[in-house]
Amino acid sequence: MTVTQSARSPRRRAPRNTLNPDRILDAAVVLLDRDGAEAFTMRALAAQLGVGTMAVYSHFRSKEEISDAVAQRLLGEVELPAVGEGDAREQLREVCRSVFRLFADHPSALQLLTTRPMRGDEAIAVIDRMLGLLRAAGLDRTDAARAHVALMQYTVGSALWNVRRERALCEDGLRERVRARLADLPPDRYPALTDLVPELATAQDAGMAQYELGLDGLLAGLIGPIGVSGPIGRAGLSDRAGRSAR
Amino acid sequence: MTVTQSARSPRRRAPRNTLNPDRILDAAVVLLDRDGAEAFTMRALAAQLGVGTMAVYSHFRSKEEISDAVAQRLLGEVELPAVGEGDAREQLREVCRSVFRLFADHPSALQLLTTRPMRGDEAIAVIDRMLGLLRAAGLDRTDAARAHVALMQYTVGSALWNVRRERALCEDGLRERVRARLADLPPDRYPALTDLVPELATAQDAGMAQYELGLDGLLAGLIGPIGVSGPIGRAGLSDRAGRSAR
DNA sequence: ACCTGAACACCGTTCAAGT
DNA sequence: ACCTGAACACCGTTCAAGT
Repeated sequence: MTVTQSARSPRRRAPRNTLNPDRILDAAVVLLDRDGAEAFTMRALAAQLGVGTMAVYSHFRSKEEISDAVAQRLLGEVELPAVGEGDAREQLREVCRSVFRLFADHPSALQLLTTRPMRGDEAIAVIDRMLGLLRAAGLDRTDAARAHVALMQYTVGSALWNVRRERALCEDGLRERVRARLADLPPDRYPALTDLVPELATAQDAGMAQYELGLDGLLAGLIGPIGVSGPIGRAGLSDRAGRSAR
Repeated sequence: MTVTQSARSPRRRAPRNTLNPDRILDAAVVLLDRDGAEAFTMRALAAQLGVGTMAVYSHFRSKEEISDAVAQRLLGEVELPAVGEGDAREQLREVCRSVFRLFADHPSALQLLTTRPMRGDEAIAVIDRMLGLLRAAGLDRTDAARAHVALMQYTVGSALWNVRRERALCEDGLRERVRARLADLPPDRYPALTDLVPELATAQDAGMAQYELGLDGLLAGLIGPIGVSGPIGRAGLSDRAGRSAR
């Protein structure tokens, strides 16, 4: 008599059609959010689904294809404000904050979105909205494109910074070791840094508030100071166009 | 008679002391710059050095330790301008550009530097210089710390964006596929994007020029418009402090 | 002390086979 | 059509052994 199911693997053969792309993506998001990108393994994914490792390959051709699908789903969750609600600048801030929030809620999205360029209709919708708002704020075609790229770069960088910092700090006593290291720095060699250690820590821990601070700075520099809108008040891109081109 | 050295592995036993930490780091940088982070493998590193895989472990405890050492070495290459040469704003731009250039020259540094928080004296020196320049530009302690974090976040994000894009585009005909995809977009659904496709491509390909554009915008927003320096002309952080705190 | 190969526990993926 | 385990070519690292 053969042992068909050993005591070490209590899972029986899964019935047909237990798996589908949506269920797989659900499990992938859970795995990524809970355990991080490095724990996102085909074997772990299958185990999470209560299924043999190779079952997933009936629905996706490769791990990369799953990653792309996860990224698209997460991008679809970015909330776009209703059209024509509030002024362009405020709506722009809202879209940027939504993108930042996406990364804060799903740290793995950053890895997925930065590894490959944005694909899929969801990304397209976000980009189109941002460009439209920049045009509405008074920027010409060239300046709008440049401002959009700058805003996306800052948003990605800020989110990445926060995620990495959070991940690193929840390691064993790293926070305390960094504190000790900074406290021991010679003030004569590093006068500015030693003077600003607590302020730096506060800024680094501010998360969304710090993001908004840089965002407001960037918007002020790119489309002009607050309260001044339209082409007249622009102290932004075009003033320095010649300088950058040179 | 035993075959001590098969034809398939022509490498003979390496003489003692052929290896040292510096030679290992040299090889690691070559490997990372030429073939990318995913090709940075202990086995590939050893092969590059003409040595058995485990020989490297006599000089570094783990792959992670090598990564940290590489990051420190690369950070040491960031050129800091001589003290008191030009005004604070211009020096600040120079430091930021140096950091950006480091990432452009050594794409793998981004992975290494973003994975773990900056360690080592080289990073400390860069941070101290930036903070000092922000103080010299007239920012108070809190604003200087916030501005520094915003600048670093933008710099990392911009560099990452460029590196990812470059890596992705050198894939098989991806550039052409993206172009086709954008050309086929319905203008009534995505009016702003379809109108700005060429401008977006130009901005994305601008590299350092695009970085400087956002950098100037950010600096203008954080420490005030060009030509206005000192506390009087500040249209920067403090004006919106109350707004962000709320 | 420094370098070696074999081996271990992983990984993504191919393949032939079950139902 | 959908799910399975065995197997392959990788990976970082441990270990006992050579010199």
